[in-house]
Amino acid sequence: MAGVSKTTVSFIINGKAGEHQISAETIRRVQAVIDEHGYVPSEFARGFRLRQTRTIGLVVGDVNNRFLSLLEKTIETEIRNTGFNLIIASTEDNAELETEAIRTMLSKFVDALILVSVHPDNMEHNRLNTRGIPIVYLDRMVEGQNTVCVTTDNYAGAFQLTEQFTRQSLKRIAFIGGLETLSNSKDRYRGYEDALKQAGIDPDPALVIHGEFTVEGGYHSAEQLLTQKSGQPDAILTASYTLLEGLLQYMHNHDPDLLGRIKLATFDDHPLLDFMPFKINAVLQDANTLGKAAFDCVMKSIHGEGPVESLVVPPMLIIRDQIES
Amino acid sequence: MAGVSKTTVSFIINGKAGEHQISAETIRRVQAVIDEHGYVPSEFARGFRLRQTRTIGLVVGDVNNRFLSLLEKTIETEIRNTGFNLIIASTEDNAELETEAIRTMLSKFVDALILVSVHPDNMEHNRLNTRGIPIVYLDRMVEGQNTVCVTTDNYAGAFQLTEQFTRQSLKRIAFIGGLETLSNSKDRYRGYEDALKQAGIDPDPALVIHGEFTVEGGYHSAEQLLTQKSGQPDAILTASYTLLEGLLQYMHNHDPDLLGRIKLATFDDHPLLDFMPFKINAVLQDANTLGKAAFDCVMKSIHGEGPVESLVVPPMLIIRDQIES
DNA sequence: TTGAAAGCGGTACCAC
DNA sequence: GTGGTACCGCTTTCAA
Repeated sequence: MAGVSKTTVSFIINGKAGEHQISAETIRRVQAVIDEHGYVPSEFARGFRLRQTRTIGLVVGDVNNRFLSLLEKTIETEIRNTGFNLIIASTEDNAELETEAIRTMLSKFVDALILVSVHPDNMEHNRLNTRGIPIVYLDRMVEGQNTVCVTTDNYAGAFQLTEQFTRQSLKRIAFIGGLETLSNSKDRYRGYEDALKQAGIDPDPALVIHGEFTVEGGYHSAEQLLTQKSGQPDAILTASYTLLEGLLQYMHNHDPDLLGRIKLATFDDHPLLDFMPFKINAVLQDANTLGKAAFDCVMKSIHGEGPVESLVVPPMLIIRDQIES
Repeated sequence: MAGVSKTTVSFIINGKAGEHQISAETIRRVQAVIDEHGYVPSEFARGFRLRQTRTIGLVVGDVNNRFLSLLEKTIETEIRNTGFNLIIASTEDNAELETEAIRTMLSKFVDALILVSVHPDNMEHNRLNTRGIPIVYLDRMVEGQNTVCVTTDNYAGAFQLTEQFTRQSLKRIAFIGGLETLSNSKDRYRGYEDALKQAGIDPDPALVIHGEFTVEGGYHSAEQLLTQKSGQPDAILTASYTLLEGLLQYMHNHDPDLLGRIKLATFDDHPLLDFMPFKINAVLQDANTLGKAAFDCVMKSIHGEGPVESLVVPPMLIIRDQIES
């Protein structure tokens, strides 16, 4: 560019012409050349120099899980509105896949990481060379110094759901949970357990099954639960919508009569539950609030606007099955 | 690194030590230093130099749409298995958001783009400076020279679904479609129309409503359709699961009696439909095949292994509502 | 067999 | 106000 330095051009492009008192004439000339060639600065080279990419990594078990996809959507929208982008990876709740996903994201210089992690603590993540990149844990609590976690109040949700059963004087209340090591699964189990105790019911280990947080997991757990000797439950609480779907499928395939007989309740809601012939209570996790909070934590961390605090979001109970009084 | 050049190190890291006949001793020394410092090459700097990021961009209307999230999952898994990453953006089927999303992805040097586009042709995309980056169109056909499209046979799916209605001698069969400009919506309408004609039924414009491919779109279309003077339909075909959900919600809120009376059928399936008190036929789009095909096209294009061909995948009819014979 | 040096496209510091 | 220049971390060509 005749007679104009790279620096000057750079100032103009970055809108810093004013600060550096660059002449209107120069600006005009530079602008003309820019327009003529349709020049767009390389976000990539810029990021390389500045070691930031305006990209956030989201690592999640399964994007087909409706709740997680709701989270993804919220986060993606927020992120996009601030000029960032989202890069995602599924882990199938597998520790190795998770580590692998985080590693490649780090190598691509994401500016921050949002993790729905399979780990109970952050030891594994500390081991990775995160270059000080902020990590926000979503949906599941992760132990460790200064970890930032955004989660639903899982204990309360499970407690309320179970309470609905006990108020109906149901006794044999079963629980189908996710992986036992995960904080959300654990907390939901505790809520269930305490609600039973409060109603004077002794938790029966035979009525509690843990497995993967997937439809298949629910199917297998249902099989285990419903084919055992000790008899069938009056009610079943599933710790996620995916588990419920698996349970329903199992009943549908093997013993459709059960569908009306055993009362059901679940974590996570689904619009179609409104139309089912049997009424299923649910606890709605506020994906919008959770996603936004995780996003806020990320932004605060990136811009060093501390303190960044963990957040527990209350769930919302959706009653479809009224208690007869 | 004492007495060893950057070049040599680079050769060793990239496994090209053999090609360059580097001494075992040197390799050992370099390796030792690498191990000691836990050095990991910067994928970012590498990409900068090579102008490729091993990242693919997916631009999609709404990741909460179950079918689209199924596609996303398949693509993400395939991509990850080949060492690539996925960066995603939602567009709400809005042309400006789509252009914006593509633009920022291009500026971040994605290696290829998979688009579920709102545009009927590729004019807008040609206008963008794509630097020769391959684009694969998914779910919706996009006109233009040498465009590569991976879609379901939408015409056939809608035809089959409508045929199920006409075989039951239903006459007033309504259609709730997506945006009229989109190829999939158009093709589904044509399938519906032709099935009616084949049965000797004159398509009634009053029974056809187009709107956004969303739950809200379905709700509004349902309102329009069901409150008009000319009387109610015997059956309704919705062009997507989201539209069906909106329709169900509307009926639920305003006229629950209709739920059993009007026969329903829909594009896209959902597991919970198995449990509904009213039987809904559906056409299942093979997200797995579609996603994999799109991925294959992308990889072929990136590696210049032509020819890359468009693909139309047959849908699968799921009959829940048997025809009485 | 190994090393030096240029360059990808920006940013930022410093001198004029 | 404007221009020169080093540098981010890697690849690649060429020279030694």
